[in-house]
Amino acid sequence: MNKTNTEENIIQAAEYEFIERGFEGARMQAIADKAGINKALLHYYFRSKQKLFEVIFKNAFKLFIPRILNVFEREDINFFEKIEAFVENYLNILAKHPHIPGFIIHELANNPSSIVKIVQEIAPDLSPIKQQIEAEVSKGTIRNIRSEHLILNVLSMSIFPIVASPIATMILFNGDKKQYATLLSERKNHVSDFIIQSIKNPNL
Amino acid sequence: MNKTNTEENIIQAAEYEFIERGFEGARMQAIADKAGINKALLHYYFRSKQKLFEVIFKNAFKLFIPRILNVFEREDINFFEKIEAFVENYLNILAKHPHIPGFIIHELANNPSSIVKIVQEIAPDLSPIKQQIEAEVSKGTIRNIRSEHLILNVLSMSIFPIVASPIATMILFNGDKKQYATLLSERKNHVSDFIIQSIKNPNL
DNA sequence: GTCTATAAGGTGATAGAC
DNA sequence: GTCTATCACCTTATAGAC
Repeated sequence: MNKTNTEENIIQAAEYEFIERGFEGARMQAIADKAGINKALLHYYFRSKQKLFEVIFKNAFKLFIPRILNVFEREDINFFEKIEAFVENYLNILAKHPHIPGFIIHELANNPSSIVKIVQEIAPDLSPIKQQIEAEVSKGTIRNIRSEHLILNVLSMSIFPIVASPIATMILFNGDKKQYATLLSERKNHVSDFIIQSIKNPNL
Repeated sequence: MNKTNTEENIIQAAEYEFIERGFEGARMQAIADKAGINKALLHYYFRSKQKLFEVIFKNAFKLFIPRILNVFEREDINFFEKIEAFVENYLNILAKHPHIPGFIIHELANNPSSIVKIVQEIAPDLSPIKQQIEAEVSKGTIRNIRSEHLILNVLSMSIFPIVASPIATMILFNGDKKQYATLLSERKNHVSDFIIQSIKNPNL
């Protein structure tokens, strides 16, 4: 097998293992097995568990941080439509990678400097969005709200139900996963509706 | 030292270690050190890492699941006031134990049956609250909304900013923890305002 | 590039003395 | 109840042959 193929196999296997079990829970042996190779080759390619982990984390973080800015730079739709587009798009991404947010959050919980560095490199600049929110407040299309709260509310309602799906499923539906899946699919419309209802200027 | 004291020391040390590092990351040696004893005594008291973990998890989960029902059973305040009271109370609890939600979520991610059992035992019954929301919709005090979405929205906006505080701090404030702490304190009022603005019937 | 074999150090857990 | 000493196993990582 050529280099590129093996490397790709390792990355896919490591992605699964790290995201599913976290850095501490992941086993190099398990990654090697899943990639169809042995541990020695793993170290030949990535030298250490830590190095391999950082590659995976970086990939995952890129997915977690969506190209939010893109949607908000469009000029053909208004602010409310931007929110709708963002939420629907983001929930679709999260539905495809439901374990990534929890992975990122958990690995970042103790702020290991190795990872913080990665985050700082990739983290997007939200100031254009902040300015846009403030502009809408000034225009009067939305009521007075601090931009950081609005951003946090959107992200909370989008991400949390996926991160906490095991508990939420148990508490809301006594463990019925099908019902919870239905609820999640409804949220593509619900979340943006809920937000817009809250922020729109009632006098318009 | 008498039994009760040592046991309490162990539990406190284990709480810190497990909640900070998770089951996989926690070390029995570290717990023993923190409790001022040795590993052997740890096993004398709790027989295994797993057993000790389950004690800690149970304690933590009891805190994570607040006595929501209490607030919603009060008859001296209206529905909106109940939401305000709940959010403020819950955010205060979370502020005192900021690492617990992430701990619960992470440990539950792979649904180990040992823990799922604990959750099922303690999990509260939300049906009274669901009914109350539906009643408010019928009365017309709030617009039509599925109760599960409303509950999820409240919990999301309360818990997520704390669970994801490391990333949120970096993205929103370039890592300035003080600014983020201020934002969090504002949320005791903001979250309930945001929700009430969204659900209140505009025709009243 | 890929393998087998093995090193080096940690980890949960127990035996047995006090 | 509490300790020291130790076991048995597992984990990451490397050496060296092919």
